[in-house]
Amino acid sequence: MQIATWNINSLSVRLPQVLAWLEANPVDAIGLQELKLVDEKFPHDAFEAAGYHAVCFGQKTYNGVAILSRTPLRDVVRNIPGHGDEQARVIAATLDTPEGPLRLVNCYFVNGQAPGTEKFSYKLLWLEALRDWLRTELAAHPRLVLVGDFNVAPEDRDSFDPVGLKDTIHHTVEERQHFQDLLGLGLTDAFRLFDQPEKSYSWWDYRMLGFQKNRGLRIDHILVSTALRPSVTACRIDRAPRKNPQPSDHAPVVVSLG
DNA sequence: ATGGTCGCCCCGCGA
Repeated sequence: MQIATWNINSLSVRLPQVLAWLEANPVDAIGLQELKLVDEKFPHDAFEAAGYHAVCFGQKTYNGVAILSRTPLRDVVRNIPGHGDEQARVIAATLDTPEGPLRLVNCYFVNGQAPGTEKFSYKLLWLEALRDWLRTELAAHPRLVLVGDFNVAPEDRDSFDPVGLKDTIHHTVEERQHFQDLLGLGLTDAFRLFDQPEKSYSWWDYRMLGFQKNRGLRIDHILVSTALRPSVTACRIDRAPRKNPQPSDHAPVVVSLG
């Protein structure tokens, strides 16, 4: 089976591109981030017509996440339990596979703007809360996949300019330590299980011809639990949609599970 | 010479 993640930067604008991508890439499930719309405006009918069940957690103007799945979704959780948050950043659900239940956690991690700002402090607190919740979530659901826009470039090779951007947002020691903490829970970065092209990125700034110059970051990730790791057969970033007219600034990432 | 990001929803903010 295949599971994907894609920050689409407004579902209203990007719906036709999401539907076209799903038609060309009929993944079993996908986590979407930055819907930028309220639940009342979520296009359930369009996704149902495309063959997907959907659960969403929307918000006006900012944030918003959803999971689409070929098979029904159950035990839906919205945001981190016990962590008061006005921003809609997390949705988790269980889907049933022939191999057993699979827990899919889809997150739009906090951006954090810049070290030293209030937004950065909020990012670190959010990352702590996520880590603590995921520890219990993993104990309850051994077959777990964590997907999303992590807003962290885990290593220097995940940035087009690790020297010039050292200690700036997405690159700080604190953010990278939090990424390592997630791995420490028993999660594996599926992308790095395989040989990948150099300078593989999942996000490119709209400004200054970022994509054309491949000035990007790898900040969209798929992490798999220890139980799932042996079944991972591939993981790739699909740059194609970034070449579309009116693209999202992020590309989808896809993992294949045997 | 001008404009050189996008999406939100109305204007400057967040990414």
